[in-house]
Amino acid sequence: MDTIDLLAKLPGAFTESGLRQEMLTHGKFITVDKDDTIVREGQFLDFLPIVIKGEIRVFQQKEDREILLYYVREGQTCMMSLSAAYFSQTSTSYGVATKPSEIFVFPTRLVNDWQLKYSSWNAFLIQTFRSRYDELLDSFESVAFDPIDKRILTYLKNRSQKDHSSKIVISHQNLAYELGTTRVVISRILKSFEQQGKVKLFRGYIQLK
Amino acid sequence: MDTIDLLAKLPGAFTESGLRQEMLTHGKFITVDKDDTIVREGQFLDFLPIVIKGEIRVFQQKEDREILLYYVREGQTCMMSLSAAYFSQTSTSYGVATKPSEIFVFPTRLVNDWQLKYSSWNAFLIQTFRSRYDELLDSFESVAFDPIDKRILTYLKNRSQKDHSSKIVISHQNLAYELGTTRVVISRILKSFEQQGKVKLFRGYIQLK
DNA sequence: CGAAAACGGTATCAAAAGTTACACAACTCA
DNA sequence: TGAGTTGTGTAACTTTTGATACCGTTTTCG
Repeated sequence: MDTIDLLAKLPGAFTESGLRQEMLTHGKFITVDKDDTIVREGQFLDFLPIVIKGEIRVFQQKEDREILLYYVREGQTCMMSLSAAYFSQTSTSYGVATKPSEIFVFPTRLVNDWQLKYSSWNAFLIQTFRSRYDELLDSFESVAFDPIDKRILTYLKNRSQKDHSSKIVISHQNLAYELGTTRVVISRILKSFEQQGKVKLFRGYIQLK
Repeated sequence: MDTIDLLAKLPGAFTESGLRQEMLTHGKFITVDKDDTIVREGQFLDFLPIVIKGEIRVFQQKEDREILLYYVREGQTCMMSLSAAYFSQTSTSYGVATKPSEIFVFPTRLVNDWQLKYSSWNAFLIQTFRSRYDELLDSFESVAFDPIDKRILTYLKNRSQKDHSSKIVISHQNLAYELGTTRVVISRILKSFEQQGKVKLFRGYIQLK
């Protein structure tokens, strides 16, 4: 891939051409396979990733369970990596590709340089932090105040909207992981949704109606 | 209060003297009473606050309920104000003083200037965002995975530690609000804690043992 | 092909948490 | 002082959710 192609792929938020130029100069373009681990807990971060294509699932691993933090999608960077790198700390979370992905990585020392040179970089950072916070706040409210059936429906609708498809490809088990509950509960509620005509169930996916 | 006193009160994180000097030059020092509203939803932010003394409770108001986001304490700034101001958006949350407080405010346009001039300012921002995120993540995990009795105990212990006192001044009703449940549930569990000898209950406060 | 793994349906039971209702004590303030 | 407000205790009940167990089907992969 040549420079022109790559430039075209960088998020539009980077309005300053000097910044885009520096990214190209100092950055490295890598590709990863589905299920590849990009970052693991305890790892020292000497690079900052921006996802060009694909998706990275960022989560924490506790004793028995897994906490999903967010997905890093096209044009986004990983907030956890960013702050860990900024303070020279090791990562407290994992990042795993959910599909074959293309990632742009560059040395973290540049973060500080760019903050002092490019407003659009700062805007990107603040935007990143704020929108992750808002996302988490949504999840928090949902977990704290909504009954599970509503949470499931909300999840399905969100996925449907995001994927531009009423076919949501996920197993009951994985849906249970996403929502922090168990498979049996999910199956039970989905079944009742089906009886109410809200969805149609298939092996491996759910059709939203 | 003269310049020297004020300087001494600024958070140590601002290592650059130029920054401290600018803060003093452009900032304004205000005092508020308990229960004064500093920021309300829909308000356009033209200033950024840093709390010097006291505490601001930041929350969102939904139809029926209230969501506590965080408390802004000494040396801290309000993440929500910061990002709202940065993008010239109105506030989505409220900020109310929980006690008489002293706040340092300065024009938000400076945020952008300082980002481009002072590393310690950038570090302060990233630290602010990251620690609020971590806090919220803790709450999320707690709500998602811990039974209420454990959450109550955790709350009491945290408060006790923070206030340097085993006497936690809060009504059962307000504790219920904090934890997103109802008064009856709180009373029930506290009573069982008392029978287990973990606490002693009084009107208006709880003694942790 | 055949075994193992992944997927989903369903029943039963148990536990956790919310709901409603009522009583009384303590505090506050006109 | 006395009426209204706030704070707390407690019983009885319902609802929601989780836990366990067992089943059959589909898919995967050596």
